[in-house]
Amino acid sequence: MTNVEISKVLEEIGTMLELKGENPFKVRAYERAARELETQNESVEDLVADGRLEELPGIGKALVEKITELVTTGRLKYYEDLRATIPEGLFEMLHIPGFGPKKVNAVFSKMGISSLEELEGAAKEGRLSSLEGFGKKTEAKVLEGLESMKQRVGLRRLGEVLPVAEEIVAALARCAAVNRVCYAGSLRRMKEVVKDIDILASSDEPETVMDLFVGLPVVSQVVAKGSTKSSVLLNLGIACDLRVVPEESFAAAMQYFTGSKDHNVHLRGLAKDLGYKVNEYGVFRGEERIPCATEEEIYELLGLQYIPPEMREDTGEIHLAAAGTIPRLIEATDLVGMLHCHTRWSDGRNSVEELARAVQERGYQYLAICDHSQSSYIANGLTVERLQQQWKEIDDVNRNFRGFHILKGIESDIRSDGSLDYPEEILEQLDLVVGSVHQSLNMPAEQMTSRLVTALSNPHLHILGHPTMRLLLEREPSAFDMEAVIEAAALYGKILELNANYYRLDLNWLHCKLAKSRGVKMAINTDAHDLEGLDHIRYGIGTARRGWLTKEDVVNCLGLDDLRALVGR
DNA sequence: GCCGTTTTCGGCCCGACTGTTTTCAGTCG
Repeated sequence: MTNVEISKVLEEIGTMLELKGENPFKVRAYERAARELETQNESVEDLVADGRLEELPGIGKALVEKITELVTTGRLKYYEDLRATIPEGLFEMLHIPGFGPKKVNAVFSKMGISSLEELEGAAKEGRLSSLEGFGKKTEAKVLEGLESMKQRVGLRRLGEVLPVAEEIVAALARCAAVNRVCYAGSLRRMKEVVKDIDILASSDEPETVMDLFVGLPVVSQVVAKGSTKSSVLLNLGIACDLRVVPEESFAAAMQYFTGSKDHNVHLRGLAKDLGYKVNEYGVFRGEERIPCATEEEIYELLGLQYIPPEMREDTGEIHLAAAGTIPRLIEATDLVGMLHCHTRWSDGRNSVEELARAVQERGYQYLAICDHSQSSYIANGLTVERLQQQWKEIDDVNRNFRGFHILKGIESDIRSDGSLDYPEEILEQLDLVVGSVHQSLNMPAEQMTSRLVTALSNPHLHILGHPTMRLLLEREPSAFDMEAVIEAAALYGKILELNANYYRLDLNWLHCKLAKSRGVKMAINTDAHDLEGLDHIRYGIGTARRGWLTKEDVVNCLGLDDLRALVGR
């Protein structure tokens, strides 16, 4: 059993105890233990075998017993008994904004409501507001929350889906009957959320390929199986289609199934004017097939430059391609610096040194450590004193590196009045200041706009972090005047973040385009809290490419000296 | 639940906001 699996069980016990209205400190004990095991470098199984589990902070007698039972038998009676008393619907209710364990517990124990459907019924009939502590506003918020949850059904974040799609493609590619194979659709265009996976393969033996596909371990249910198209449901909870085409149709099919629909409509119109017909089977002049082995050849035939998939949204890319002015979009290898990462000093999982090694191994030249500032109490934000201790550690670690440098940064809270979270004499000693909003996310739009503009006008701020504060499929962006914020960034020469965490992707691709058009520079930041988080940079790159960004638009493509010059430090 | 004792029970992590109250509970970060 992996540490993460064990940790998940403890985490869930914590949630269930919370739903049952147990002592909050007991709940926290389980949550703390879950975090401890998750971030533990050593295998918990080994610790159990060696009898060293109790040495871990936050793990006492009761938890040792439970964890031991779990890793030795693979089961935990306490967990299973608890689980049996809590309907699944209660967990789902926790995802309604403003609905926490107490409210869920109240509707369950006092009204017997145990599913989202029952909750919706009660809210619509106005019965919910009769409950003590519930009013009309709560009732309306529940309905609103349920509605937005319905819209999210069947959608998954890019970062959840892409690795699975790659796994499927890799499995198919190993099959001798497969000629070419690739994922297409919105996933290939790197959309931030997708509703399904489209995979395309070419083969002379489609049945063999289909048999392999429907039998993959990631498949939970076969919806349809034929020789040209099969549809399955994945364990991930979304659909996946595989289309198998003859080799000569592969390029046209890739172009067709990558979309977007608007892009293809525009393209087909253009083709028609030139006397061609483009469809999923190929490019034709009358009945005659024009051989095209690659997408590049198709675009060339139509008098166009190749258009990268991320740009295919019919927002002007076809005109650029016709004029031969498609920009060279940013690529992962253009980035030389990693900005905005967290360490154990606040709520990250790794030490300064571990993080720096990992960043260097990934080919970067510098790293800015930007832990949370003092107001972020929950995230273990740094007091001035602890910040200065961290500087000392960074100085020490820097001595162990050649050709790589760690910058002293901070992710400073932007307080409600737009001010930063440290006195000036501290801010001016930092190499890089990222300012982010973490509290009061729902203030009126005008107030939020002036809060952000005030922050941007602060000479000590360099980068505005995750500007909209959205969490994909979870939390809507904060309301404010984005144009005004971008104008302020332009006016004060400040950098906007493109946060690459796949829950955020904030700014989004349209905002990136807007920022670029105003001459505002961007920083693509992982906001990594662990080593795996460093690899999420690819989602930021995808979003940047959707926003037509080039390496000239992105400050962490600059060498260290140029970056320092840009931020004046 | 854990922890640290002033050894066997009391404290444990804060602050803002919202909606429900009429002085506070629940949620969220």
